[in-house]
Amino acid sequence: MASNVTESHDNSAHDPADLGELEREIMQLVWQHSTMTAEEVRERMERPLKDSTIRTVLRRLEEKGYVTHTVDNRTFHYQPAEPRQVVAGRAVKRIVDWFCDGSVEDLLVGMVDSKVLDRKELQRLAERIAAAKKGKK
Amino acid sequence: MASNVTESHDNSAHDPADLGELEREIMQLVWQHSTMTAEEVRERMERPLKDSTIRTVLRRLEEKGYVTHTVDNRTFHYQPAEPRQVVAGRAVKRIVDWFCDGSVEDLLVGMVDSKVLDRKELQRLAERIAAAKKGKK
DNA sequence: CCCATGTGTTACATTGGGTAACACTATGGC
DNA sequence: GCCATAGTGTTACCCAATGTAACACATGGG
Repeated sequence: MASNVTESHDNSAHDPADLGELEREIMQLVWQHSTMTAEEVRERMERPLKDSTIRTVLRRLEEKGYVTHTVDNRTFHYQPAEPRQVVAGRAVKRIVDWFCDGSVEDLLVGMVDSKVLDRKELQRLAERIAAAKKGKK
Repeated sequence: MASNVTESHDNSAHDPADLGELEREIMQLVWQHSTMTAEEVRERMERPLKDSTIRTVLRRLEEKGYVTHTVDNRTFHYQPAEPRQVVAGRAVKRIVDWFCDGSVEDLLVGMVDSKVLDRKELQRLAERIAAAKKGKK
């Protein structure tokens, strides 16, 4: 079973815009499976990639603070440093800051305008979320 | 007064992640002022940049489909191809697709979790937006 | 003792974006 | 008519981030 814990690096400004295509694909896998070794990742890739490639990317992801790893019997097991939704949330915040002067309202309106989100659905979701959280509060 | 209209290029997959620092800064200005010449943009930049730099960036922004230009008396007047909120909306959609399996709900929950958005505020905004749009419908 | 498996290190080619020089053209003033 | 100005078109260069990988080193099982 797992033992050592990652010496979590600097880690600071996560930024999904930091992620390239391959890096994103790999993050998807890690998020999906909660924990993965380089080999496991490689096996699930459609494209045939050398393991050194996968390992390099995983290492970079760790440097960027997206994943963490534990060592089990000489083997690295990587796991997400944060849930996807949280990373997504921050990513959106950046967008809001850049393109909507920080106004989430502007963003939501934009999402409705660009058909990303239906206003009725927004209404429903908002209620659901508010309700769910209230119970927890 | 303005005359010719831009021979709007290919234009297809806008993607705010396409924008670098400078490109974004310039887009901000164009969005703020609705229409600007390269010179006008240059004047408002904090950093001192050569006009050829500004013009290069504006050209690239046009290639990417972010702006359009009209020619008035030999001078190019650039204007946003789309409102900021719409661009932001699409940007968010990409994030949702990448990090939330396309579930906007997951995203909103993530935003609440990562303190980007307060659930009560979400509720309020949803109502406001639904109301506003209903009138228009 | 040697192989298989896994890691550490280093490298290299692309690409995107920031930054700019230079050459060319029309236009108003003299 | 000629020139200086204000604009544009073209081309280039540098750098950082990414994708991709080779190669060398370590170690536990047979």
